[in-house]
Amino acid sequence: MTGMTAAHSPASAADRPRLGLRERKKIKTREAIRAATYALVEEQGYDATTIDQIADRAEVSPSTVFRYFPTKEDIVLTDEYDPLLLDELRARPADEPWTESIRYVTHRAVQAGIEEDARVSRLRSRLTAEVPAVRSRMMETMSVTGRMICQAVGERTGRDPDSLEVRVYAMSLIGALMEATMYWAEHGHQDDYAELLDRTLDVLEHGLPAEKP
Amino acid sequence: MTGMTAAHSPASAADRPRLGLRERKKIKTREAIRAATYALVEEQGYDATTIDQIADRAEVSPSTVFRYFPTKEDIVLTDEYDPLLLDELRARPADEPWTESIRYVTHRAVQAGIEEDARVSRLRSRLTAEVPAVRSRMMETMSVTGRMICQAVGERTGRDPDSLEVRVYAMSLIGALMEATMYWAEHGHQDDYAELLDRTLDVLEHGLPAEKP
DNA sequence: CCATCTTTTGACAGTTACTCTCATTTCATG
DNA sequence: CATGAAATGAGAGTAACTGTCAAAAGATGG
Repeated sequence: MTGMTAAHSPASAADRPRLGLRERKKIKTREAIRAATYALVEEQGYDATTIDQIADRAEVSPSTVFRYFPTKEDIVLTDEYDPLLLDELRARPADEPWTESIRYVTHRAVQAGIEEDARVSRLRSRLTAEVPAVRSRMMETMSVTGRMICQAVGERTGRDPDSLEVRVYAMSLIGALMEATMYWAEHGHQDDYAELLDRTLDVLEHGLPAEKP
Repeated sequence: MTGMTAAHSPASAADRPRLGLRERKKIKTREAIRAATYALVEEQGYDATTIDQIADRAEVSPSTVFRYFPTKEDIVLTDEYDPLLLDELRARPADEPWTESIRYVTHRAVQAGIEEDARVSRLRSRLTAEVPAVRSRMMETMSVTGRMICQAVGERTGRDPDSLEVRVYAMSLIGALMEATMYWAEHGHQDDYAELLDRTLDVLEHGLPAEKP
């Protein structure tokens, strides 16, 4: 939802012994591919980095890279937290104002992402702002998140989650969050992301504020 | 801005005699490529249509297709109306409420697009909804439109067009309009687009309405 | 521990969008 | 009509993907 999610699976220690060797290897391969990609992208830039180079450094074949990630952009972007966030959204008290629930959950998402790996968070947002292909893919995944928000709105308010109004609301939220991320990256990540988020949600709730002093 | 714009240049009759043979040929080639693409896409679908096929039918070389359009998606999507709409937005009376100006201009855009070629309008919105690559490209071009809206907001209200607030506002508008287009296409273009547009802008202005009866 | 079954992997060939270069053609101009 | 400029076509090249198939590696029952 925020593009800030980290490379490795959230639940780690608990199920490590449970998993067979096969599963453990898969996780390792996945991480190796991502680590190789991050390193190469920081060295050479995104476009200059090819799948073959990634495969080389991760010590797998190019075929394997595509087995793990459908597109090059997904290696950088994939975000496994969305379902968890949705659960958290659902778990909010039913009498809490909707906008507050959204505010809470978005803050949680950002916090989780940064805590996990601030460096990767920033690389991701930077690539989202700078590389059109990455930005597009990001928008696609966030649209999926948007549909989940529609579901949540429907559950909470009894509205039809497929109605134009709910869908428009969700997509305008997605667009706004996307722009906040880009703003953050374009300004060198110097602002406090949490504050940007609050200002973003304020605009959605109350429209453009009065002119500044 | 709306993805509804037509294939041929808005000004047509007036400057025809002025243009040299070279310019006239260029326009013809451009139209030939687009016409070929529309036809092939309707026959076979978007993904099944290759650049080579398009070049064949348009009776040009593949090289020429890429000289005229940077990507395959652009052949379907390119929208020349944005600058005109921006002018119209600027021309609105300064005391008109901002939301009203937006409403007026978006309606004008849709109307212009449909009047020009309803069939192409629908094909475009259908492809935007159905083909991820087209949707992504659409989103990119609409983001550019968003930056223009930032400029216009800045001029009208004296706000900094690069501020987070203005940018977030513009992008949420873009996201909303995008979703309205998708909704329209997904429901087989059976709704009145103008009415969808009004409901969309209502959501942005007043948030989600009370539940339906 | 071994045999067998299943999953994962790598090698390879193929497709397609897109880029670059260069010679040829086509239009503009004096 | 000659000369210069712009547009075109042909062709080679790149890189992201897709699909197939045989080999390798882990799981499993005896």
